Amino acid sequence: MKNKIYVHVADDHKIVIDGIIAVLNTDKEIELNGYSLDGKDLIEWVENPKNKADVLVLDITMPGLDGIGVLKYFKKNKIQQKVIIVSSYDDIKIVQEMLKLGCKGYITKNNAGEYIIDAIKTVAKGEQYFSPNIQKELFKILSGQSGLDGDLPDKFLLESLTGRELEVLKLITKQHSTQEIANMLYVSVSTIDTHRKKLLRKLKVKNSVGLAMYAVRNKIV
Amino acid sequence: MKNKIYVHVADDHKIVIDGIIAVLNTDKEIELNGYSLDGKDLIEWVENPKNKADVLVLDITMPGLDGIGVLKYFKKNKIQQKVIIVSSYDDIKIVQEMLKLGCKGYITKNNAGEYIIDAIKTVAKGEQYFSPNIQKELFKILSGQSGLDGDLPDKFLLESLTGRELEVLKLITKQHSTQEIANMLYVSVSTIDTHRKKLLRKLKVKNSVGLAMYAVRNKIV
DNA sequence: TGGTTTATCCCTATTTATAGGGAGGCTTAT
DNA sequence: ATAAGCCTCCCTATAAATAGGGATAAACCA
Repeated sequence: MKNKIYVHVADDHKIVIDGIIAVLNTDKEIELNGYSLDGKDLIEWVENPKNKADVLVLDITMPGLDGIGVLKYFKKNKIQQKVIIVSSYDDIKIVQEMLKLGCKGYITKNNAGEYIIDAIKTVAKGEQYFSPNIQKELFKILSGQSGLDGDLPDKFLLESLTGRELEVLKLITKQHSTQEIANMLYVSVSTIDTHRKKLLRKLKVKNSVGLAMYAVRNKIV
Repeated sequence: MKNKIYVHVADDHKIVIDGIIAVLNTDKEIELNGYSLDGKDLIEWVENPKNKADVLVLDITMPGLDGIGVLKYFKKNKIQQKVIIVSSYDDIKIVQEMLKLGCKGYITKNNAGEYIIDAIKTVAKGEQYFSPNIQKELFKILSGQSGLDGDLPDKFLLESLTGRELEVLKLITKQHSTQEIANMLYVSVSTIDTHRKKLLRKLKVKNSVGLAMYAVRNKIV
């Protein structure tokens, strides 16, 4: 009999956690050991010696401390954790960024249910795991077949966005004003203004409508 | 401070009710006021003067008395209830049938979580609501792009976009400003302003980003 | 260590967008 | 003929976005 694999999940959308729980319950080898609704809670949970997880499943976008922040915190404090990112972003540059920050797996939310069990078991063994769509993109880059010739996706033409910029971009597509976003992220309006300006320049679009179109066409939202 | 919106849900699958509860709990304006597992229970609940719901959320398929039967019962007994149908059917003919029977909103189960809160709030205000995929189908019928013929309900309140509005919407998604669009169409800025205002109201979005998102998600662009 | 990036914040200034309202001319349908 | 819908234009206001600029602390990388 194999040992149980203990998993802890963090996502700000409870409904997503519910979904993950439902899927994980179908596998008797995997045991869910609680969940967190944001990065701060997660870190508190991890640092409590009473808690134990073999694998952490993390969303990128969370209020306050997000998945990126969590990975950076782990790196900075040299905390060894096997982290799988479950995100709605399928931008390969984001995947690369997450890999740099030390995550061991990456699956997209649109097919998370299909692969999450595989991902957890694979990462628990100390290997890396990527959902097939991500694997495909990574392979293209590794083998230099990214097809940089003409009608490529915008993402290859543009400077990569920082985590914060992506976060802001996503909120813009949800029709939030600069003021609202500032309140949500607990920063000043000036800061969001700056992020917006950088987004307009990096993505070479004219206004917020252009940002939204970029985001939806690159499946960031 | 706004008043609470009281909601009662009827669906024979408890798991679906659980999901709806989970989503509705994320909104503090909406208060779930119990649930029923079939049409008969629902009608008993509604006819009990102690109970009060501003909006009823109904499945079509239920054992015994189904959603259709419930709507027919309401119509026959002249019971005024704001009903939103949440169904796995995305057949437009069924939607039309439900409209004739007096339902105020229709969303499909595959994306219910995304739109149910909007739907409830909109219907509570006395307006109609349809999830975008349904809207799209209804829009096709309205603009004569469908094989259906004269089978429409007498009062069809879903507002469709006029030709001019559609034209302006497309230009907005191309990142043109109001001034630019006015120049392109040889009309005054005021006119485009008016079109934009009507678009925002009809599509129930907050700003031009919302217009762009609507357009791209409904494949208008 | 020094250079770079990131995220944060501020300044000034102009342009655009949003939100009400009303109103006239025109076509279409009842 | 009357009503309804559409397109057009205007008014008053406020809110938001855009476009430059600069600046600092912290983290990261070479």
